[in-house]
Amino acid sequence: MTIAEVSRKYELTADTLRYYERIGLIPAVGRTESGIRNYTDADCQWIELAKCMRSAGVQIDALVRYVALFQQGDDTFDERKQILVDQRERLREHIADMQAALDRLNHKIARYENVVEPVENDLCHICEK
Amino acid sequence: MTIAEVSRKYELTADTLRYYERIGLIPAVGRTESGIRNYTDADCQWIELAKCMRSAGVQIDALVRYVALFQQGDDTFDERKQILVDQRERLREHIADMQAALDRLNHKIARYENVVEPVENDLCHICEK
DNA sequence: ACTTGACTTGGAGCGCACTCAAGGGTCTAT
DNA sequence: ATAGACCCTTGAGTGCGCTCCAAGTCAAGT
Repeated sequence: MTIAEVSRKYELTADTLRYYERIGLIPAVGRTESGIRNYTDADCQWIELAKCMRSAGVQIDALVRYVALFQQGDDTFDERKQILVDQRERLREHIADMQAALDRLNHKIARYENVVEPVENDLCHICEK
Repeated sequence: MTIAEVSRKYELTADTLRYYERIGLIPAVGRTESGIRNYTDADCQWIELAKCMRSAGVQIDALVRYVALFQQGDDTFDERKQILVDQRERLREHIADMQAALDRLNHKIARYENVVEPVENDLCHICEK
């Protein structure tokens, strides 16, 4: 696949795809004789993984390390696993933060809909809290 | 409260607090006669809200608009509510993205622990997928 | 052969959300 | 009244994650 095809497939610009490759977020992509990128299915898998992780806010840095270790071979197994476990923890914390914000938004929106009775000592007159 | 006290309380630097005020993420804070910021409880509520929303990735832009409308008074009620509803939707989508990434991480980690049997047609040899 | 359009590299530029620095004023204790 | 810790403003700098540009190469159609 050409870069344009991959770009359409994953809705990432060609610039972004080249950028991801340059910084090592995905392994180097093979080329045709004339030097043009020729994405394999395996390359696409990496891109999909990168896209999924990036859209969830996983640190690029961690993914870059993961990819580098992966290419180094089997004796990086433990280290790779640790990266995944660490990032999972980060992700869980972040989801918790978002859930807290979501709860708060729901609370505020409920007020705007007059669903919730004002509570004593509640400073939020449809406002800060 | 002084800016240093608020800074400690919410673990935001004084620079960040001044920045938030400058861009309108929180309303202007009152000053002493000599011009030093004197945070009230209401100011702190706004800071807490800002911190909570920011940690969840809610757009600063949206919060700035919300604060501005809030200060304009009651006839901005509908518009304010709409901002909250829009941001809630964004947040929900983002949580879904993160959940997808979390599931995928769990899947990969399970592989690293040899808990999951390799499946046919599954390209991921503890790798991309 | 020539145009058109997609591809290449290297490097510069951009928007966001801070973060820091300079140069100065204020407050409290000794 | 002077040190030292804190505060102020303005404006510049930083790091991230792209995003764009220039200058050139390559491939396919007419």
